[in-house]
Amino acid sequence: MKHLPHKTIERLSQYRRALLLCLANGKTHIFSHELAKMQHITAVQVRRDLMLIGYTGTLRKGYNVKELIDLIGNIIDCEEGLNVAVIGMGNLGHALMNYFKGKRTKLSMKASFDTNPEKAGKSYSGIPCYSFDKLESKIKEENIHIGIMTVPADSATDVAERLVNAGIKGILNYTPKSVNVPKHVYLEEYDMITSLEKVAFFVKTNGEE
Amino acid sequence: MKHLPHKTIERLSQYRRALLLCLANGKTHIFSHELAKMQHITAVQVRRDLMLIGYTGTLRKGYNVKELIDLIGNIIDCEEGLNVAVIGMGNLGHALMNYFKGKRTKLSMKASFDTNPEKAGKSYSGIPCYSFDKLESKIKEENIHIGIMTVPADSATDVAERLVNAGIKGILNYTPKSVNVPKHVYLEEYDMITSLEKVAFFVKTNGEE
DNA sequence: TTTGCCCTGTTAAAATATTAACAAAAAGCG
DNA sequence: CGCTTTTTGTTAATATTTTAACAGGGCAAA
Repeated sequence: MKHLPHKTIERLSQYRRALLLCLANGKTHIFSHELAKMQHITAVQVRRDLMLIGYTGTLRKGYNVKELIDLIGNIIDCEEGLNVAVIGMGNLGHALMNYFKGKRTKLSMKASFDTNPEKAGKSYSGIPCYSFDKLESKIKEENIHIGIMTVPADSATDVAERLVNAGIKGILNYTPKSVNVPKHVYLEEYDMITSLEKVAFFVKTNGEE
Repeated sequence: MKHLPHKTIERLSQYRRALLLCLANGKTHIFSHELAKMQHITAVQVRRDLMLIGYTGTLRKGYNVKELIDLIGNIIDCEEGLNVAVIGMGNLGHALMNYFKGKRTKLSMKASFDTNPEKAGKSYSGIPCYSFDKLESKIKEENIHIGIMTVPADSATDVAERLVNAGIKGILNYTPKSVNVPKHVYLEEYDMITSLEKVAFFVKTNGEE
């Protein structure tokens, strides 16, 4: 396997989540069209994605749920695990902390950071929150690979730079401000306002046509 | 103009945000490469997007900031405005409320909903929060077009169905559970866990190659 | 004026992503 | 057994998105 498309990676993550649900329900096998229906995609796309990762199901019974979960894990998880921190413990930071709590085994939340001295020093969802002063030192100390930015837009550029300098490997930026990182740092950005405006646009045009 | 690509719409929203900043800084004209650098894209892409919406800049001075803002507004905004509600006032719901507060003129937040009786009845960021009982009635009463779902995954299916039945036109689903809606309702889904796992994957593979 | 540079707008090509099409294999059934 | 149904795996076709290529216009400096 050489080069998985971005979109396939995203779907693999979602397949796994769906499969884990199936497993919990005692389902041992699943067909491509079942998996497809749980997402918003076609059976062909499921089969194609699985082809790309080299998994092959049994012809009449579909895919083995357990096996597939493990294989997807091999593909997208990092064997040694990766450590994550949330920078900015506003509402969004909290939300992410909660979502995250004890879900993944291969990604572990290690720290959070906030400028507010009332927050720094406390723990949220069992994860310690540090002051911004400690950003660089804790990232190195705790060997944090991925930073999730949920700070105000004003400080986005600054925080990104500090993360990069501290040796972070990946950034997930939820700030509406786009940041620049060197090539060896993977950057993913998502902007809620843009999504909302997109929905608005298509609501508008749906009504027109 | 016939059929703008999804990606172009997203970028238009971001161009506008960048342009508004420029305007606030007193900048009257901007080059495609400047606008490009603010996002993570190339100047060609900017020019192509603007070509698609039929805007044409002045040759040596670039694009007129004010004009472009207005034109983008004409494209993506709905003249009469659209009303929005947040369903589920957990941390994520709050975060969205705050982000949103007084930003857009053509999208107005009208209501929020929560099952928790302590939350229902209060106001957040100046927007009233209603109990889930009122979901259908308030959506009709306040003429709400777009619903942002920030409820727990368990109730996603149910909430989506109720929104659709109440006559909503667009849904932005932040639940990790994918929902089904009829074709006349525009659906946009975003899953934070998937994004995080995607970052993890590319951090892993960056290290490998 | 003329040369060179730096823009834009647009068409063409390349890269990505999705959808269609279909052979082949297993199972059930008459 | 042969026929039908169902489902996979894969290749081919289509659609979408990005990137490259380049003509042409205006400004500035020589």
